Amino acid sequence: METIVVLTGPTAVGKTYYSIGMAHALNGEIVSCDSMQIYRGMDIGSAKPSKEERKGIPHHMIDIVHPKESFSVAKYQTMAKEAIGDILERGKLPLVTGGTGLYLNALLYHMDFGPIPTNQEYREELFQLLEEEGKEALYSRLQELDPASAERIHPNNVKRVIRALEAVEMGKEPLNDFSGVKEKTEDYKVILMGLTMERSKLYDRINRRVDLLMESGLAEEVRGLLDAGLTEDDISMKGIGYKELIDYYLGRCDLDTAVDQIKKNTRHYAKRQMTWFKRYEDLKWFHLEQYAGEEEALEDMIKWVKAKR
RNA sequence: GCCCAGAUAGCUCAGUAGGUAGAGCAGGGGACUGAAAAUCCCCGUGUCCUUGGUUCAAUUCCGAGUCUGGGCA
Repeated sequence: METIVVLTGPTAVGKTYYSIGMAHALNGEIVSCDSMQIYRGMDIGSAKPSKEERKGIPHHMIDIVHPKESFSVAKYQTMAKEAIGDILERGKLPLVTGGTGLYLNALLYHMDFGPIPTNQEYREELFQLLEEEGKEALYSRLQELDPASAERIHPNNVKRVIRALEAVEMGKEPLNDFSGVKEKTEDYKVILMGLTMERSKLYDRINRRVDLLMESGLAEEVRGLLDAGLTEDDISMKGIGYKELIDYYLGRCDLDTAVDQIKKNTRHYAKRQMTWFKRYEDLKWFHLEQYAGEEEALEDMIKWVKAKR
C-alpha cells in the first residue's frame, strides 16, 4: 500500500511553512485540504500560499472553483483522490495539508457519500416550510420520515435537518449512520501529523495575522469580489474575513468592529478545529513552542516521516 | 475646593421592596455525511470597593473614607 503524509492543525499555526519544507525534503507535492483555498480570487482571506512561498512545489486543490459555484465534500473527495493518485503514479509523495476536518475525514476514512446530491428545488421548498411554520415543523417531518436521523440531529440544527430530509426525498431511503465506528480508508497508508501550540499563543498569532491580512489588502479583496457580483448569499463569501467585511461594506458596522469580529471568529474556528482533531487517535502532535526555531521543528517532522515510511 | 453619579464575574452592566446574586460578550468543553472558515449543543462563586452603624440578618438602608467619571468654581 502506498503512503501519504497528512499535516493538519488549527488555522494560523504555521502549516504552510512546514508543508513546503517537508515537500522539499521528501520529494513531495502538496494537496490542499482547505475549504476556502479552493476558490479562485479569494487569496488574502484564505491565506493561500503565494507563488514565492510555494518555492516551486506543486499545489493541488487550490484555485479549482469559481466563487459563484457550489462545492461539496463529495467533490473534494473525488478530486483530491485523483490528485493523490496522480502524484503517486509519478513516484512522488502526496502531502495533504490543511485544517478542514470534514474534508480530511473524506480522505482518511471509508466514507461513501452515496448517490444523493443536493436538490435545490426541494431545499427551497423546505426553507419555505421553515419560514412559514418554523424549525419545529421541519424537525417533526424528519422524525416522521427518518426517525433514526432525527435521533442524531439536534432540532435547532436546521441545516442538517434539511440535508437529512433531502436525502429521504432523493434517495427514498435514509442516510447511513456513520456516527459509530469509522473504517479507515484502504486506499493508502496515512502518516498523520498535527501542529499545535499553547492556546493563548495561537490566539496571539491569530490576532496578529488578521492585522497582517488587513495590511495585505483583505478589505480591497472583498470589495473587488463584491464588485464582481458576489454577494453575502454566496457560500464562498461566508468564510471568515469575508462575511465580516461584507457587514462593514453594507454599513452594518465600522471597520474596527469588523476586524475584531474576524479575530474573534478565527479564534472560535481554531477551537472547533482542535475539537475535531482530538478525535484522531493515531495523530502525532508536534508542539511548536517546544522547539528553539522553525528549522528545528521542521527537521524533527522530516525525521518522523522518514522513520514511519 | 464644592456638587452629582458610579464602584457587583476577565469586560459591559442588571439585580436583590434586607435572607451572600445573573445576563450579554470574552473564555472553556462537545458534536459533525454533499454549505464544513458552515451549522449546532452544553458550561456562570464572585472579598457584590473599604470601614463603622441600624438589624436576628447588609452586597442591598444610613454615615465616613478611597477610587473613577461628569459638572461647577
